[in-house]
Formats: sequence, structure tokens, C-alpha cells
Amino acid sequence: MNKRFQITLDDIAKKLNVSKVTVSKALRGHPDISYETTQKVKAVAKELGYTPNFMARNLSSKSSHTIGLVVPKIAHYFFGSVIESIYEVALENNYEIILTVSQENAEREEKHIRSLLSMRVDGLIISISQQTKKYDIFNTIKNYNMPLVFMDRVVELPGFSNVTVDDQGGSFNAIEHAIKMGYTKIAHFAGYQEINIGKRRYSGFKKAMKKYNVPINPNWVIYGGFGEEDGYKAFKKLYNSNNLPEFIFAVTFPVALGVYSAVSELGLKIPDDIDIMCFGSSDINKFLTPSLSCVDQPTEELGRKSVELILENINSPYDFIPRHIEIPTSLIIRETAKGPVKKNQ
Amino acid sequence: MNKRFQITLDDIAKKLNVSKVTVSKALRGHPDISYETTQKVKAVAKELGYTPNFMARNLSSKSSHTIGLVVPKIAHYFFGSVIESIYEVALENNYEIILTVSQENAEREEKHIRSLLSMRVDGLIISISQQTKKYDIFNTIKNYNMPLVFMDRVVELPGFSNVTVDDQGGSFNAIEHAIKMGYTKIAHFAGYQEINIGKRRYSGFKKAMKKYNVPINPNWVIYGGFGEEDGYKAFKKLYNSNNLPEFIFAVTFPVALGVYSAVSELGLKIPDDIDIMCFGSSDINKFLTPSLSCVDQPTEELGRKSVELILENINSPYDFIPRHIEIPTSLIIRETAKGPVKKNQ
DNA sequence: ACAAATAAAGTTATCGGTAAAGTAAATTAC
DNA sequence: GTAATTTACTTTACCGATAACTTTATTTGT
Repeated sequence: MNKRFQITLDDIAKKLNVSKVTVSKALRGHPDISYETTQKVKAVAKELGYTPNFMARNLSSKSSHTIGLVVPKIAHYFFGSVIESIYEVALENNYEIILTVSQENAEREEKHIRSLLSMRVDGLIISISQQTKKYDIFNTIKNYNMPLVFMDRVVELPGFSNVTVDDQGGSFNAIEHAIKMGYTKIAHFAGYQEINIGKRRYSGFKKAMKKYNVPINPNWVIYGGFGEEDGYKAFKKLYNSNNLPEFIFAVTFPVALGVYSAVSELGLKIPDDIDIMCFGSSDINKFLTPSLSCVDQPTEELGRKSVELILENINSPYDFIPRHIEIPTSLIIRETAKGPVKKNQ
Repeated sequence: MNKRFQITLDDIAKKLNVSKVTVSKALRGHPDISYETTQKVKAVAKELGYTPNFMARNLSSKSSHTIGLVVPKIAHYFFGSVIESIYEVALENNYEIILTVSQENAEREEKHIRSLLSMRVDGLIISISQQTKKYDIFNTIKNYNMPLVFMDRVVELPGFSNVTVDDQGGSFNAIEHAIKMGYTKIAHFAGYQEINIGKRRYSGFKKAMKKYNVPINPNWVIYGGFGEEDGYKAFKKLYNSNNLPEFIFAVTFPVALGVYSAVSELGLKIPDDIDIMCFGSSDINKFLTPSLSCVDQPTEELGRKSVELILENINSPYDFIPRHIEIPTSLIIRETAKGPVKKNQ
């Protein structure tokens, strides 16, 4: 059903009475071909509206100049912005991105990875789903000697490159800040501990609590996912326990949003009744009331470093040693996390 | 540099002492091949971890089972959600999406389209950039007989399929609502009139104003882009003119956000000092204070219809007649646009 | 019992490019 | 002045699959 009109090297070749290899070389600016012939070929190519066949080119040249990207979500504050940055940097380097979306589903993730392998991308950038627990596919990738960089949500096994933000340090700083502001009843909505970001942010939390001798109340540490609904549910749970903390540290921005939802639904007020801070942000933050203090994740930088690292790996496929890049975070204090509110002031 | 370990049909064939065509057929479940052979082939393929070469397959089968997508932005309320829906529906139909981002830049848009053509995608879904004014490339696509569907931001020339929301009707309803609520001093932040969404939303605005005999003040119709900064600038301009309307109808959700920014910066209050409503929404809306009334755009539906239409076109390449699908909108009234506030009440 | 049909493969050609090797004429080398 | 190089191409082979055609053995039809 698909025999569409297609202009090939041969069409150009016939028109000029040269061989198709001459045309191929001319179009690529190969020194074998004389200036005049090159000009003629290019003119005819333009005239006929020639577009090279990506499949054919990559099949024969064995490299697709393409990077496969697997992320859990697109319509998402954090990922949307990282993806945009990855596209930007790829374009700068004349690479194409093939983006796939796992929708936080491990099976779908594996399907997409196989699909990308079959496309023979030059490398893969992967941010794993919430539910990914089996790592076989990643070992397969390694056996293929296919360059792979994990981004943000990584598989913590030796032998893989990854680019993350300083999850532990960022968390630590946030909690340290909260403590210094005078909070002692501190909760943590911690996400999934199977995923590095959950684990490491929690560990930063613990470290700070320990350092400042603030006891951790296990009822105030609530596990779950990284999404809005998870924050919503967690706060409801906390509220129903009739023992509210003063301060919540949310593992992600969406989780904090869920808290905002629940809090307003329950007729409470931030920061008067409950204060909050989170890891990560979004440009919608400035529209929140009150605006949310957070650990800033440089998404642009995450995207850039991921692409740079994968390109490095692609360009030295045999002697590349897996590397770990950790991007520092910074605290941004806005209208929350400014210290306990003195009521009836 | 790239001779990576690759398992091909031949590897499987040699191991079983059959021809590679037998293997190819077996893997595709072709009736030519006996049940036992098929099982054996599949077992060996699995054992060796065979992944078909997408390039080779598509080069020889002449169809890539791939749809090219060109959008202006990713990290964007509206597009993020439409893209997600497109990925979803494509997956249901066993198609791959190749997503490219123009960043509202017409040149980049054309570059991406050429790139997708060279990949020989089976069809294209395009949402044009704010700046796209030359339509040559689209005619080229038409000449190639390449299926093309414009989505939301369309090229208004005959002969192209597109999927839009009912921009004019939605606008009309919004303004009608505002008028019925008692507003008479109504402004419109109208976006670019070169792009259909700007033009048609403006025309719905005009139609409603005319029908209800509300005069249009030309100083209150402000043109510009579709982004946050455009709304911000427009409101600043309005404010500086010392003649504020009561009500603003913003052409997009980001434009309305820009107004929120400017309003709060100027120490004013919505809806007391200025009321507002917009075309389009986002799930962050519920976090705005006050939450913003809007013309709802069913993004999921937009994505779904776009994919369905392009698949229809792909499946009947010669007798497909370009079609226009218009998706109805609905008003969602939240905390704005509830009528003029009586001050000192 | 023998031609026709069917089952289960195998062969060859092709998709549209690129890489590698080959060739004829012109130029340079010494 | 002849061998060695260079220039500007052409020819052949190949990338890894699928399509179309061919072959061989077996089954079916009458």
C-alpha cells in the first residue's frame, strides 16, 4: 500500500549520467568528486527535492546518529523540562532523539527499550519507572555494548553510567534548614525506596535528623509514589492519625502539590497549620499560594550532562569507563519553611 | 567505530541449518513454515537475544510503522498532555512516534520535517510554530503523498487534514458567559492572528460582542504571542494605559498565567480589580488563587483523533480525502468570571 | 495410478544507501 | 621519459531484512 513517490540517488545519477556513488559522494562533500560535478549534483538534488533515506543510510553506515530516550512521563513538571533540554543539546550536536514513554510501567519500559535497540540507536538515556524492579534488560544492553546513561532515576548497579542530582545532599540541606528555622516535628513523604531518588533523599533526611539530634517519628515517614495523588493520600493519612507534624519534607514537587490539595480541602492553611518544603520545583511554583520553598534541581543541566555523557560514550565505545555525574542542588526559600508560625500574633 | 555485536537472521539460520528466509518467515508466523520449525526458530531467537534491525526491516518492507510528530514545545501545559495522549494511542495501534520540537521556531520546524521525511515515517502530525509563515514545505509533503494531519495549530489551506477544537464556538461561549454575568468592559489578549487559534478565538470574541451589542474597545484588544510573557506584557501595557477593563479573555492558559503574574506584581487582585477567563486549562489550575475559569480543551481527545485520522490516511493512501475534525469545548466556571464584584460590600 | 494441489522449505532480487576496491586519464617525480 | 601519484570517477560488495519466485517432496483428486 505504500509505494510512494521517492527520489533516490539513482534518479539523480541517471539525470546527470554519472554513477550513484558519485552522487552519494558529491552530496556528502567527498573530496573524490570535482567541484563542478558536486555543484551539478547538488543542484539536481535540490531541483528534484531529494531526501536521503534514513533507513538505507543508517543500515549501510552502521550508525544512526540517534539517541533513544526512555522516561516515565512527559506531561510532568520535571521530565518535561529535562526532555526539552535533552532535545536542545542533541540538536546542537546534530543528533536525533527518539523519545518513548513508559507511563511508570515497567513492562512498557522494557518493550520500548527493545524497540529502541531494534532501531539501532547509537545510545540510550533512561530514567526508570517507579515500578522497575528487574534489571535483566539493562544487562542485555550492557552485553550489546550499547552506550547507556541513566538519568535521575537510575539503576544502582556497578557498571552503568548515570547523571543525577545530589539527592542526599539536597535533602540534608533542606532538613538542616528546617531544623535551624526551629522545626522539631518533621515528617517526610518519602516515595518508593526501591528507586534511588526515594532512597537517597530519605537518607539525606535521616542524616540531618541524626546530626541535629531530632528524633524521627516513624508515623511521620510515609512511603508511596512520586506523584500528586501520593502526596494527597499521604497527607490525608497523616491528618487522620490526629497527630500532625509541623513540617513536611516532600520527596518531589508533585507530592507537595498533592499536599497543597489535601490541605486546602481540609480547610487548613500552609504555612500556619502545616509547613512544607520539597525536592524539585517547577515554573508554576510562583503561582502557588504560598509559594513553595524547595531544593532546586537544575533540569537544564541534567539534560545537558546526560547527552554529553552519552555522546562521550558513543564516541569511544571500547575504552569508555562508566561515569557518575552528580549535579549540585541549591535551596530556594520562598514563602514556606520560614519557621514555625506564632499563632494569634 | 561502531561494529557492535549484532545477532542477525543469519546467525539463527546457521545454528539451525536452515535458510535465513525460513527464519524470517518463522519469526513472523508465516504459514509457509511448519509448526515445529517455527518453534525451534523462536526458541533459538530468544536464546540468542535476537532483535530485528528496524532499519533493514523498514527499508525492505517500505513502511516504518512510525509517525512523525512536530510540536512547538514539550514543557507546556497543553502540548505535554496532547503528546502524552498521542503516544498512548500510537502504542495501542502498535505505532512508534518520533517526536521533534520546533521551540516556536519556523526554521527549526522545517529542518525537523525534512528529517522526518528522510526517516520515511508513515505519516506526520504537525502543530505549527507561532512563527510559521511559509507553507512551501507543507506542499512538498503533499506532493510526496505523505499523510499529514495538522493538530490544533493548523495551516489553513485547502487540501490538508486537521484536528482542532472549536476555537470560535468556545470563545463565543466564554464571552457570552461574561456578558451575561454583567461585564461590559471586556478586553481580549488575542495572540498572533496569523495562526488559526489566534484568529478564530478572536473571531468568536467579536461575534459574541456583536450579538450582544457590546462595543469593542480597540485599546483592549492586544495582540502578541501565546506564552506567559506575552500575557504579562499585555497586562502591563493595559495597566499603563490607565484605562483598565473589567474583564480579560486570554487566548491561552499561559497568557492568563502571565496576567496573574503581572496583576500580583502590581498589587492588584483577581477577580476584585480585574477578572479573567481563558481558552484552555491545565491541571495546575486548581492551585491558582483564585482558580481560573476557562474554555476546556479536551487534550486527550485531540491527541486521539489526530492519531486516528493519520492512521486512516496511512491505510488508504490513494483515496483519502482530507478531513477536518472539530472537537467541541465546554465552559468550566471556577472562581473567576462570576460577575463584577461589588466593592465595599 | 498419474496429474494437480499443497506443504515446507530454499533461491534470487531488491530496498537505498555507503565502503572498499578498481580504473583510466592527467599530473608529478626524478 | 617512464614510473609513481593524483584526480575523478565507476564497479562491486554489502548492510539486514522482506518479497517474489522456484524447488522438492508429499498429499489429494478422480
